Amino acid sequence: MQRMASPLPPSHQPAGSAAGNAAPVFSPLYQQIKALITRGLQSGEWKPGEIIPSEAELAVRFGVSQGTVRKAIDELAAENLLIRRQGRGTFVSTHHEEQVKFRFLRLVPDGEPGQTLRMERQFLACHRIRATADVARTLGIKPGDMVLEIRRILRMGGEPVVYEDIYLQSASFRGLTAERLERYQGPLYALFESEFGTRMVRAEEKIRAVNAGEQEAELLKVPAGQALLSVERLSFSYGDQPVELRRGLYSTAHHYYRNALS
Amino acid sequence: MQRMASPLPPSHQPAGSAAGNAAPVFSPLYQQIKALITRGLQSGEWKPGEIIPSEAELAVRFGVSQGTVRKAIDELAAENLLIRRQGRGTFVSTHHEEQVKFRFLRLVPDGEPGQTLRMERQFLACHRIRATADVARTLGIKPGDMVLEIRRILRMGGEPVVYEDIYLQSASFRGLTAERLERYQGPLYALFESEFGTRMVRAEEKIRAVNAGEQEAELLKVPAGQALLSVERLSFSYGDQPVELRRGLYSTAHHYYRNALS
DNA sequence: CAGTGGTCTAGACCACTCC
DNA sequence: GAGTGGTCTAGACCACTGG
Repeated sequence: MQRMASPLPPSHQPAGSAAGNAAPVFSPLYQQIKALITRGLQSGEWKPGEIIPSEAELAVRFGVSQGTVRKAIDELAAENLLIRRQGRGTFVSTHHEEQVKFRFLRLVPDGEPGQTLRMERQFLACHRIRATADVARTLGIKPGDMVLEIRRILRMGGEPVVYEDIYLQSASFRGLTAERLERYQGPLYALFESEFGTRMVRAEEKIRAVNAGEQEAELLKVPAGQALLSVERLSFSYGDQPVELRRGLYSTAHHYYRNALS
Repeated sequence: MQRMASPLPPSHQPAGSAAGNAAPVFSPLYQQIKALITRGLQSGEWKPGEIIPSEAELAVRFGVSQGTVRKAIDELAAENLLIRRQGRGTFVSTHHEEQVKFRFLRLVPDGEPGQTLRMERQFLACHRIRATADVARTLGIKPGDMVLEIRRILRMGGEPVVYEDIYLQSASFRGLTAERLERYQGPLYALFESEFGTRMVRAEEKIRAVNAGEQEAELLKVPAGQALLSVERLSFSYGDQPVELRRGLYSTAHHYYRNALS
């Protein structure tokens, strides 16, 4: 493999000897390896939770040194796409892990330390509708295309805390029904990843404070006008493709949204 | 330098030959280097904005290979303590940089793209008071110890957007006066770092939605009861020492709090 | 025990910055 | 051109996991 822009012939090329003619732009070898591994993840060659080939094996396959593969994997691990486990191997990240849950669930109960927060879910709706203009734009589809809308309430310790509207590209989630949602225990993202091959990798949120309307107040058992956290989340899968839009209202009477700036 | 727990004799020790007797716990060499560099930052040997010695020089000084120094610096750069600049050197991070501002300023105007947001500040108070119990506990000082309290309003485009109460350990900020605050242009954190040797490295925030009280509503020019974002931020300096507590109210009528989950 | 990732070294050359 | 960080290689040994 040689230093180059985008295509990736499998020929080996020692670091020193540059190709005779000047090529336009070069990207480092380990970046190319990174892209190749990402492609393997995206294509489903290695599924969430599965092990990927060892560093040595990948080094042989790609015709580079183990150190170069290592640097590629290091970055993918830093981006939470892979997880290294010493003595065992490198695995594809999955939402089926206790540890990962708090990456996307930021609401914390007020009572300081590690409370075991048992959470109940109640699904209010799960149906297919035509995307409104703004939902379509955000998800990168055409206005009028079908989207799957899920409405739900989350309760922590019996108290309603989150009211959420979730929009998914209908095409990617064929067969997702209210009954399927009810039956599944665990995070939605785990269900999406296991049953529909869509893994959420990162997300962007826009957070505001809003006054509760009549309906919302009733659902969350708060007085009308109560200040609520409005969280609009756009989630991306491999390759920065937007696949889910959430509009949530959080009751922060007994919980707060935890954030780390670093 | 050899693989060991905490103290760091400057003797060189090739990787293979372990010290004869089993020692209790070993930390990797690059972690020890990392700690040494951090100590240099903390002690002020290298100040924000300044350059630190080259990798080669540090390798000689610490008696390790350049690769080991590199790995230590890599991690410190990932933690935003250092910044690498190819061809120039490695520098201590500083708040005197356009690029860094958005790491701690999360409020974004609604009008989508890169608007130039000119921001005005108005200081309402800057005085020394005795710490209340909860402020003292959060800052890790004794109740009744003196703290510096700063109250201010931030306006973006003339519109009041943030009302903030800031608490600092009085001892670390001797000589900080209202007049000094008024005179200084730029982020507070830049002032703290230049004039008082305290650099904010990371922070934790607790975010809630609250209804505006009479006073707050008047200050932010919103109706009483208006939903506001309540942001409590605890900032840490080198060595995870808490040094600043902020309690802010954000008006999110025309701005939102941007967050990235990754 | 074999196999994995984790650490460390030594040395090469490249890309960039500044004088 | 000298000096910096950035990439890449090859090889060694360590620490951990599992059969």
